[in-house]
Amino acid sequence: MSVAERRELLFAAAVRVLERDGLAALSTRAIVAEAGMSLASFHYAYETHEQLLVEIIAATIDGELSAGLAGLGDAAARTPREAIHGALTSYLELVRTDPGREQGMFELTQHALRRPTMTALAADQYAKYHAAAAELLDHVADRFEVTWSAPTTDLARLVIAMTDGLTLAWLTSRDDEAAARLITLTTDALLAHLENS
Amino acid sequence: MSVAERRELLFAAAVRVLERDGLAALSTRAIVAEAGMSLASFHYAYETHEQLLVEIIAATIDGELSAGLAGLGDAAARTPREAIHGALTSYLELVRTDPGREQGMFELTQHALRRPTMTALAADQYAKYHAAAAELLDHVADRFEVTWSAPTTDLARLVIAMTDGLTLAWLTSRDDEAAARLITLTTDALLAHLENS
DNA sequence: CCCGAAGTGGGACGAGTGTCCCACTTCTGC
DNA sequence: GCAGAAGTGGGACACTCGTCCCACTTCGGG
Repeated sequence: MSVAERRELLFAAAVRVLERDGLAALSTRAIVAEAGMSLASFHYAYETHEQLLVEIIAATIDGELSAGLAGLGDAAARTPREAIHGALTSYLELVRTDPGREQGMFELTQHALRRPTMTALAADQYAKYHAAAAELLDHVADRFEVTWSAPTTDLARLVIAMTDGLTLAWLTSRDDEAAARLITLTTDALLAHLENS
Repeated sequence: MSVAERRELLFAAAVRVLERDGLAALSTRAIVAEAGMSLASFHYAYETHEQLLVEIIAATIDGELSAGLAGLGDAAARTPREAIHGALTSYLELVRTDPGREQGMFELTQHALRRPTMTALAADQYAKYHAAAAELLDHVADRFEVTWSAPTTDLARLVIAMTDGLTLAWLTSRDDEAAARLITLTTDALLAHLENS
């Protein structure tokens, strides 16, 4: 088994443990147990436990939220309202499907914010979130031939703040209806800054 | 020294450690070191380490966000916009003043969400947040003789989601100007649901 | 064939964790 | 004044943690 393959297996196992049991339970031993390896094999693939954490943070930035938001957002939408409402709803569905995933993201962010060596990672993470959201907004404007009356970089921050708040609200209450109403309110807030061009 | 007094000292010490070093560093030894006590004294006052955590979560619900939001919100505001914008700004100021506090709240919430015995606490925490925000909104409506065109319980969830998102955004970027613009966008979103009565 | 390098596993080390026990001091009530 | 309770501190227990070392197997090239 090559080192690269071993890293991949450990990485996948670590993500599973993180989503299932949380960051506090993401010990080296838990990871190798999940991957079915011996303890020493870990340090053969990764120099350090923290190195794996860094890699997880950096990697999950790319696929995670951008896929969740942009994925179903533009499929069959006929109006900007449908597009935005659909994107937020599909994101909520992603949270509902496996809450541990988003919870793990939060834990990773909190963890990174506490260690000086990793705070830059958290900043990068959110910068990419904002970029992905801005891209989605620009895409909506292009598709429906409308323009945003506020900078999309600012509106993107609003979107990310709302998805974070929405996630936290749902995780703590598990109230689907309230989350749906929150999505509608958020859609209203965004559409208020949309004008025909 | 009475047991009650000792509990109070340990409680205060634990909060300081939590805000300064994070939940991961909030060990029994760190707490008693901060309080200048011996290790055994802890278990004389608290039966268990987790019991202290529960108490911290339950207690910080009351004073924390309600004070931050309602505190300066209605002081010298002459319009609903000023009231809401001022309340959100004063909340951001609270986050900026000591970020560790809000970060600790997030960590406690995440922690509580992961253990089945404490998830109810997290739910309570956010229920009270929502209640406090709804109260603030009702207060604004009363004071300026206006009415909200959406249920304040729903709008309250929007407020809490936005404060959470705002906090996370500022913690990860430390961008004061972007946070200010985010507050303005949030204020717009709320005022859109305000009508003269 | 066989030697050396790469890969792999078990075990151990030192540090840190929550909890507990047992001496010791301090103070109250009779 | 003194017995007994309450309060207090040091040390130890059992455990988990990340990391590392050292035998052991596996395998490819001379």
